[in-house]
Amino acid sequence: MSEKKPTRSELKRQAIIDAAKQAFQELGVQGTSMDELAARAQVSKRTVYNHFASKEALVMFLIGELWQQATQSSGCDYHPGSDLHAQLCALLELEIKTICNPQYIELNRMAFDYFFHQPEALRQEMEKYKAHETGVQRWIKAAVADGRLKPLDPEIASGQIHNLIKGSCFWPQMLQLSGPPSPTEQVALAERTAGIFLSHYQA
Amino acid sequence: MSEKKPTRSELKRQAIIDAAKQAFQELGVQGTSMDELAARAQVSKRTVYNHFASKEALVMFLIGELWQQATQSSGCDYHPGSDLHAQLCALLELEIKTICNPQYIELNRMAFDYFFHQPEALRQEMEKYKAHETGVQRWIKAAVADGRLKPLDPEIASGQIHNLIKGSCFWPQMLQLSGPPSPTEQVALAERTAGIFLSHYQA
DNA sequence: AATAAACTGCACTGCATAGTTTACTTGGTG
DNA sequence: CACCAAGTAAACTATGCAGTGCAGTTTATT
Repeated sequence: MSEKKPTRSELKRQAIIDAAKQAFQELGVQGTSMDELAARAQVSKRTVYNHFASKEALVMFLIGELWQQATQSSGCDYHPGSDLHAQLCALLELEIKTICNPQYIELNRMAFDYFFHQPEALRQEMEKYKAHETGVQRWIKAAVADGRLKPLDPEIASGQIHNLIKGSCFWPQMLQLSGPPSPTEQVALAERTAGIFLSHYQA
Repeated sequence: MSEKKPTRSELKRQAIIDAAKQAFQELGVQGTSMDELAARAQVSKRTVYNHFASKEALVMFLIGELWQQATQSSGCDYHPGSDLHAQLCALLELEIKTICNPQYIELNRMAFDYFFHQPEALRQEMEKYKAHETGVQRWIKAAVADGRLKPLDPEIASGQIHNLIKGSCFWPQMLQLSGPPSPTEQVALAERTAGIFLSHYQA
């Protein structure tokens, strides 16, 4: 019902986008020529340029998609009645699962690659992003307000949690030093992160 | 006395190395042409190639220097008598100071840049490096053996510490999202890292 | 001064890539 | 069916870079 007719043009466009994601992730942005890209998309190079004015425009489009997708992740809300540890674990497992989605890693690698030598542009993008790193933060604030965590700086505290998680499963994947952790490992990571956090901050 | 006569050749070589460090860090490895490099070193391009067989050889040489330098950092030893928190803080401050050395960051950025699309080569280099991430680890093992920390997996525990530290002051610098933290901030980071760690693990 | 080793400048090869032009084909809609 | 927006292939421009060859110059050593 909702999906009626992808135009021929739209099909081509999507093919370009898919091929770009795949190629950029596999060979890097620099390492992928527009000829290679067109070949992968099974599309004439001219068609690529009909859809995207330049390689840079393509990259920026993909990165835009990434941010958008990344910022619509929902978290669980704080629940006054139930066990803190269990709640936090559930929340962290969600965040970990998001991070471990191969798509997420691949696009982040691409963005990373692109922005590594453009710190100014990166900083600007991060501004937009900043508003939304708040899943864990909201939970922490709520728990503090409820008197079940010691008074703390929510920015720092949620930063600590994110550092613990990212150090274990984001950066290693980013550098392709390891693949995504198994569900078991994901749970273990959530458990020990919640553990160390609550040891310090629980009221 | 110890330094007598740097040959003309050695002077040139050093100029090349210095220029390479600077240029690679400023423009990226890819972004630096051998012509640009030679110009910066005030040396003929031919001379560059007389000292280094290829661009890649130059990069690998610089990275080798980096690992070497990074792995000769010493830590403080565990001291049975004195306060755990104070000891750990001192140790962490040292690590933080090492990480915040601009030279260290710059070379890491270069290595990063180079290895980002060579995960296999990176894994190999990491093998060598692995043996030496042990400053904190040794301390933890000693403290556990002394019965002043709960039983724990030293690998995981030291990993947690490093993740907390790196997340705050390594990665942001790596991405040039922030400059090196002030000494005050460095101390604060060491304090709160030691704090959260000991809350969980102190016997 | 003679000699060898290192440095220099510069032209040149070879290759890869971003982006454009052109002349031609195709597929869907009225 | 006739039309046209969109796609296509391939050649083409323009640029940039790694690495080489070579003829001549500088430096240090004997």
